[in-house]
Amino acid sequence: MKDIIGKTVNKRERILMAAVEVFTRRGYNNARMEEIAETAGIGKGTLYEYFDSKMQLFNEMIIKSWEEYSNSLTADSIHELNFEESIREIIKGHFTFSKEKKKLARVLFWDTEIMDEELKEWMRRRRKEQEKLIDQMVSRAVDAGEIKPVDKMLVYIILGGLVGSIWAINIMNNWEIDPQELADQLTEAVMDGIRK
Amino acid sequence: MKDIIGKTVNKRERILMAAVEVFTRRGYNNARMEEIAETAGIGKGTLYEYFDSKMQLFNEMIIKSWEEYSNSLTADSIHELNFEESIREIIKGHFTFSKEKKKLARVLFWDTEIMDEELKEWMRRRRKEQEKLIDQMVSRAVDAGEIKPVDKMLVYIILGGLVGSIWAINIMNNWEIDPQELADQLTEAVMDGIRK
Amino acid sequence: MKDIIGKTVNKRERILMAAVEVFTRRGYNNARMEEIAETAGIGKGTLYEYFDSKMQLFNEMIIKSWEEYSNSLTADSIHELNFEESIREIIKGHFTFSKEKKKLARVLFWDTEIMDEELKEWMRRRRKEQEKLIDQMVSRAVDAGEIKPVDKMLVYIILGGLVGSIWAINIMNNWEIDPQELADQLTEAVMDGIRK
Amino acid sequence: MKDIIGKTVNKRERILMAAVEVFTRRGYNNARMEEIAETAGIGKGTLYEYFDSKMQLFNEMIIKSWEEYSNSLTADSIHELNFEESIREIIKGHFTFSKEKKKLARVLFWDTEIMDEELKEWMRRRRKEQEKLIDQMVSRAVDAGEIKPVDKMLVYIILGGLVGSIWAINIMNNWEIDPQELADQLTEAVMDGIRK
DNA sequence: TATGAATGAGAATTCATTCAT
DNA sequence: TATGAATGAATTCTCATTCAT
Repeated sequence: MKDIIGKTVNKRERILMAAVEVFTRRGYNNARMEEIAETAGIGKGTLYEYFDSKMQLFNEMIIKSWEEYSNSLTADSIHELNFEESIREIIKGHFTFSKEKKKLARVLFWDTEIMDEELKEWMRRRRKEQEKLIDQMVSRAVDAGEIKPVDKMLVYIILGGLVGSIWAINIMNNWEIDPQELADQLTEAVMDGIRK
Repeated sequence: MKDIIGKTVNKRERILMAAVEVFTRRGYNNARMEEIAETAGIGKGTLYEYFDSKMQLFNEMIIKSWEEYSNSLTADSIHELNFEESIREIIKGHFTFSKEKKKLARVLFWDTEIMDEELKEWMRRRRKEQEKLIDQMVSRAVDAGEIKPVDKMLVYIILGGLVGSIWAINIMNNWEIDPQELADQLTEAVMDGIRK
Repeated sequence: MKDIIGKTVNKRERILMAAVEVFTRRGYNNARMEEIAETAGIGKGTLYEYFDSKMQLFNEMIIKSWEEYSNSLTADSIHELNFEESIREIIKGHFTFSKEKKKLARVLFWDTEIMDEELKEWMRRRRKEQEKLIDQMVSRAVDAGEIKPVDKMLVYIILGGLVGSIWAINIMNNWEIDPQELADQLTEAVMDGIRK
Repeated sequence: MKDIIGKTVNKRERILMAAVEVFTRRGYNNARMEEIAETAGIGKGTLYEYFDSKMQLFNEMIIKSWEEYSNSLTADSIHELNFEESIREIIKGHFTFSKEKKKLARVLFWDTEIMDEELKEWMRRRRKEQEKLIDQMVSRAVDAGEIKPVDKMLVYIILGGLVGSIWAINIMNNWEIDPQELADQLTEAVMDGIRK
């Protein structure tokens, strides 16, 4: 099986791509397995050769998508950057991902309702990892005298908040804005506050 | 009809309370009308004496809840406070609401997927109002020399982000924290930044 | 209780009038008890003080209406008329009734489906009576040398047929025609045939 | 798929046959989709693979049945027959159809109440066609000097009436009679009248 | 391995009927 | 006697899943 650019794409992959498309367009409950099959260009029954159930397909779709998102953030470069630059990169990366995959971001970050326990547990672990990463960033920055000895959780809230907010505004306002510019402004505000 | 604490509660109110309970526990699609009826302690058919459809019940539940939330924020006092104090109150108010009504907050702020067009429009108007409120706050604060002449949108993103973030963390971590303390710390960070 | 022209109308009567109105407008299955109650200007529960069930109300409505119809036909005068004049009167009477109470006629003559066994039996007896009446008319006419010694059933078919046909055409075509004229033409056709 | 006599019958056809059976036994409103499915020997959901809704199934059933009926009448032979012979054929054909498919005839000719607008329109067109056919028959017969220059509508009423009457009597009396004999007698009565 | 026709559990909604007031 | 709020049985339709080919 070949896709358009000639790269071999196996059927499992094709189904997952279709799942992203349909789940994000319709939401979990309104997505029909038949539409996913059609989108993947295969028969309805074939889905069940690769995935046990709608739920399992959703889970795997989320995991795959998270990994894509995650990869876009933890570019090794981050480890070589100082705190301010790291924050700027994180904001920019998140914004770019959210912009490209608006609806996926929604499902990924907020559709926790329909996740089953297994997937929720998986998500919790991923978030813990993120938290630890930020924790290390903050510690290093405090030690390096870059920032005030601030509670790691505080930074996590602020960063996480920005991240969610950006997505929400993206969705709501269909906002056109330059990722670089936004990242710059937000980073400055976070670093220096808004008090005159 | 009396509820536990002896206050008279009419049936429409009782159904709305049950709807909050069930919709937030299960999400719109997995909520069954029968469970809402049972929760309200009434028969299935009685629901339809008070609400035309599942969708309409959901809409009214959202609107009622938003109004409760909204009232908890726009305490008149806000208008007499300076910018820093206002931010502190908003964060505290939101956090308190989110803590008490965790799941409701989720539905309220993020479950836009299942809302019908009428409700979406209603929500958009409410958010515009919020935006205008913050806009005024920022303008006054800039004029008063309290803060840098910063883009109103930036403040909206930061505040909105914090608000979302707080909720998310609340949900995920089942976090125990004092609203006042959190509000203080976040306000300080927002005002003065985190740079040493 | 008084109706418009000041005649006392008891509640039972009022309900039956409302039943005619609603059953003929909606058909048995689409008629709601509530609408009948509203039309009668009484409460829903009150219906059940006077009639045991929807079915029973329908039955009584049919019986009452049939009697009205029946009275409009068996005017004593008929017994004093000769055969040709009788036929003319029957056709005219039926046409007039059908014209005034189009939809009731439909229910009365053709909605046998929803009748329960008791009512069907009642209708069968009424039709037998009609049949007997015609039988007598034919016998007398044959004896009097007015018509050929024709099978009574044949006349019954022809007359019954005309009766149904008139109603159907009334319904379908919303036909405007003078009862007297139609009766004259049909009677002539029946009596003398259409052969040149 | 084979039916009892070994003829291949596709499932759509089987469902339509079951629909005739159940709709005519119970009437539209009392027919349950589940019973139709059981009668067709298939699962409830399968109905909806072939028909969109109960209403659509009913419509198609009516149309199919009318076409069967129609075919039984407009045998090409009719066009070669004179007026008297044509009438005889029409009466005989209708009687035979009504005898075989009593209840279907009822639904077909009289259950207009539950038809939706689309189907009603379809029926109106079919009836117009019939009317035109009779119109032509009468015109030709008048021109040929076979019958008096009688109003076409009159013949339509008489023929249509007989047709309805035959069905009604069929239903009510469970009459056993020979189609040929009945057709002969009625034709004679129509042609020559019953006056001595 | 791939398919899609067949299935039936499940959910929203309606409305005749009951019954407390 | 009159009422209408409350009820739940009954019915249509959807769609994830199965399985014969």
